[in-house]
Parts: sequence; structure tokens; C-alpha cells
Amino acid sequence: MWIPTHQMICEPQRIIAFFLESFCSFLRLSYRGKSWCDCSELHTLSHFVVYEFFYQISCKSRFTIELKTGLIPFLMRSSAITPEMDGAQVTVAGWVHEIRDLGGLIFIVLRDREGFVQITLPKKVVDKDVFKRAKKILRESVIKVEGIVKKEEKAPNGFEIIPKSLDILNESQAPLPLEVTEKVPADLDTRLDNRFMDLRRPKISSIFKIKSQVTKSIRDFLHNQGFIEVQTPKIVATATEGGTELFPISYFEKEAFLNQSPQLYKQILMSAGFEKVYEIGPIFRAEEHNTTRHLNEATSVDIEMSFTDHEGVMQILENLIARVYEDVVTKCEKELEILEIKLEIPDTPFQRITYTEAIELLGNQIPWGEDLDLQALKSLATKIEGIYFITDWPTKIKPFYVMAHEDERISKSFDLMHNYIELASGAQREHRYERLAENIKAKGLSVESFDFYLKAFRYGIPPHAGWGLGLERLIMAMLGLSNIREAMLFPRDRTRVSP
RNA sequence: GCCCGGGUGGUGUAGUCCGGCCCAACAUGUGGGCCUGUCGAGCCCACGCCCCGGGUUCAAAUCCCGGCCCGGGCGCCA
Repeated sequence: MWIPTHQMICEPQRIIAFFLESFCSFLRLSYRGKSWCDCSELHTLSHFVVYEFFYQISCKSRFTIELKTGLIPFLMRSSAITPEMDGAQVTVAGWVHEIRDLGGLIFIVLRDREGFVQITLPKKVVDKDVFKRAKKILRESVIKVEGIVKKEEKAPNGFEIIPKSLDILNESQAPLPLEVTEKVPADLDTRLDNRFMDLRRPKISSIFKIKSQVTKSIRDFLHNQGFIEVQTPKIVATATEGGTELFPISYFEKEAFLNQSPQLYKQILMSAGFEKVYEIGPIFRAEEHNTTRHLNEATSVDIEMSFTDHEGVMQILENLIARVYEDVVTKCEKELEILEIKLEIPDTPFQRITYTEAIELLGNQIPWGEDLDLQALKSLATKIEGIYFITDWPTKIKPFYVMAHEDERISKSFDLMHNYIELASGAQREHRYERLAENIKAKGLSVESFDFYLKAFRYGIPPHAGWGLGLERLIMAMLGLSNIREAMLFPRDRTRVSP
């Protein structure tokens, strides 16, 4: 039997590590295939076992072993507790979601990051002070409860916790700025003004847990494909690409702006020989748009890849999207269930339609060479379902860095569409210096102000292609959100800069 | 930026068309009371609201003007 030495007690992290390791392997062996415990729960469960172990040692020996591993040692999450733990002592902490006071019996629904757990206080069973404190508690206060798990069929999830102690870690004020329980709806504006509380609602936090999985999947996928993650500047000197308006900022004695996209920098990195780069970062657009699908600060997923063309990066994009959907379906089951979403993994390759075909499909109402407006895209979405590419756009409506086909009116470009919403846009890039400089002039932009960029094209740059994907657009499309603001923790729009 | 709709307790709505029956209703909430199996607990009592400014009128939440704010649609948008 292993007995902790004094030195080891002084190093609680090492003891924990030791126990986690040994008990995780113990549990893996012992409970393989058992229905009540899957591997994702092992980590939390091992905490529980360690707690029990120390509890037993404390009871049976003359030593009091104090394990201080932060504020609340062996804190358990609601999702890790099961009816099979009947009789075990656990510590839970979280927010008071609801209180149902039946007089001699009080139910507290405690909410933590993982879900809900019912704390039951029968007057005759629990400590008098604990009962009194529970009577006075205000909703959304943060509490810590130590108690015994009790298997109980009448309780939600088949168990409840009978508290030995109940501490109010932080009391909430009343009334609340909005209802976390969703009994009464709140306007988006009210919700965003009180986003900290809005985000306590499982439906809302699920969006961001899924968003986290999406970014993780993107990183995993791109790393596996040999991409390296980069960070490019968000403060830039010149109004780079034209088109969109930029936010001017005060930069000492110089003029500067917030960057609209990492486009020029990721291309420079192709000249640097990085070959495959990606960046997930903020982009800023100073457009006074006021719609449910635009933000003034958004997150862009950008890739740039050498020795390939537009087709090459389109394949990366469709495989990436399919992989992201697959990961969300398999790893965010709980969140999808909370959001009541049945997600279908799109088949690859995605449907491809050229700009010219799209115009024809729309009955040639739009003159060739003009951009597809919202009405046209909405009409197109009634004819093509789900996710699809529109390729080979007219060169003149695409930015200067897009490469043209042999027929120079058409560019090697594509947009990735979900119904009528543009998710991503990409192209093979013009890597030939003379042509690129010509394009810049043709767009009425100054070649001099692009010298920091053009320089990289004079000393050997491979042919390359890339795309930019709007992360919030993707989340919005995937989860069927009606407003892109729902996909941003603290959205920035035409009027909102706070919180 | 344009067009349309809106602003009523902490939150979400009704009332505005057709001024007076509205010192404003309902739900949720909060405070108090009853209640030992709730799970949107129930029952009883109480508390709390007409965006701001100006105008019309005997009388304005309601009509008119201006402002501010919000929502939807469009435009703009590598």
C-alpha cells in the first residue's frame, strides 16, 4: 500500500498527478465497456476516487491530510455524478438556477458548466443552519455544496445531493437583468447588454462550446495537412485592398488602421517559403452595415498555400468543412441536443457552379459581369440546396490579387455558399509581379503604398492560392442562427461597442 | 445611409387604431405567509412600469412635431 510521505504532502500537485495516473489506468482496466462510465468521464471520476481514498485515510489514521489544490479541492462537475455513486460524498459548486421551497422540503437546482444537479434539503434531515441559509438564498448566487449522493428515482437524472454543508460564495442581487431559466424571453439587445448572464443559459453557452470545437477541428485538420499557424499584424499602415472601409486608429505620429484581412501578409509568407499557413484571428470592417449577417469585428479563418491553384484550396476547404461538421456531430452531441439541432454532415465534393451558370440559372436577369446581389443569391438558394461553390467570377469584380484565367475576363476564384450566405471566398493569386502591379493600378490604387507587399513578389514567390472563411458565418449557418451576433460573445456592430 | 415597425414594472407582452371607461392588465420576478417530492411546483397577500422634450385638448400611454434608442428589410460590404 502506498503511503504519502511528508515531502509528497508538501507537493500536492505531484500527489494528484500520481493518483490521477494510477487511478485512471485502474479505472480504464476495471470499467472498460461498463455503460455508466465512458472515457471522457474518467478524468473527473478519478478525482472522485482520489477524494474517497483520502477521506478513508483521514478516517482510519491519526493523520489529517490536507490537500489544497486551489479553492475547492475535488470539485465535481454535475455531469460526472451518477446514481451509482449512491452514498458517496461529493463537493459541487455553481449557480442557484432555481429554488422550489415546499416548506419542510427545499429543492435547489444548481447549475454548473456541465449541467444541473438537484440539491434536496429535507428539514428533518439536514443541518438547521444549512436549511435556514437555503431558505434565504437568492437565485443566481454562487454556492458550494458538500453532501452525499442519494439515488432517487423521483429526482432528475435519478439522483440528488443531500447537503452536509452549504456555503454562499457570492450572493446575487435581485431582480435579475434577465431570466436565466428562459421562462420569460429577452430581446437580443437586453441580452447583449447583460451578456454575462445571457451566457449562463445552456442554450447560449452551447453555441460557444461548439464554436470552440470548430476552431479546434480546424486547427487539427490544418496541422495534419502540414499547415503552420501564424499571427499577422492587426494594425496596418495603409488602406490596403480597397473596397471596404477601415477603422482609423491613432498610432503615435503616424496614420494607421485596423486590418480588414490578413490577405497581404499571408501572401508575403508564401514568398518567405512557409508554403502552407493559416491564421484564425480578428478582422475589422468599418462598413455601416446593419444586417443580421454582418459584424464590424469578426473572426476570419485564412489559409494560403503554395504550389497549388484554386482547385487545390477548394478541396482543402470542402474537406475541412466536412471534417468540422463531423467533429461537431460526434463531439458536441450534448450541445446539439440542448440546441435541438440535427446536424447533417455535408457530402464531398461540394456542388460547383460557375458564375456564368448561375447567371443563366437566374434567367439572365443580371448582366454578365455584375455582382450577384442578395436577391439573386436568395433566388439561387431556392435552386441549389445546402453548401455549394460559385466559381470563375468575373475578374473585374474580384480584388487585384486574384489571378485570371487565360480568358482574362474570368478569374480563378470561388465563393463558398450556404444557401444565400457567403461563408468563404478564395482564389489562386496573381504571383507575377508585373501583372500584380498592373492590377493594383487598374483598381485605382497606389503601387507605392503597396510596396511592402509587392517587394515580396520580386525575389521569387511560388504560385499560390488561398481562402478566407468567416468563422461566425460558419457557426451561424451550421446552427441555423437567425442573427450573426448570436455567434459572437461580445459582438461589435454599427452602434454597439460595449460590453 | 434609406424604408418600415417599435419603445409600457427587473424581464417579456396586452392596452395606442377610435383620447375619458387605465391612479394601466397578464406572465415571470421580488418581499411576506401556507405547504415534505418539486422538476415552468401550487395557493394567498403585497411591491414594482407608460423613452426624453415640446405641442394639441377640459382630458394624452393613446393624437401631432423633434430627439434618442431598438428591431426587421435593403443598400454598402477582400
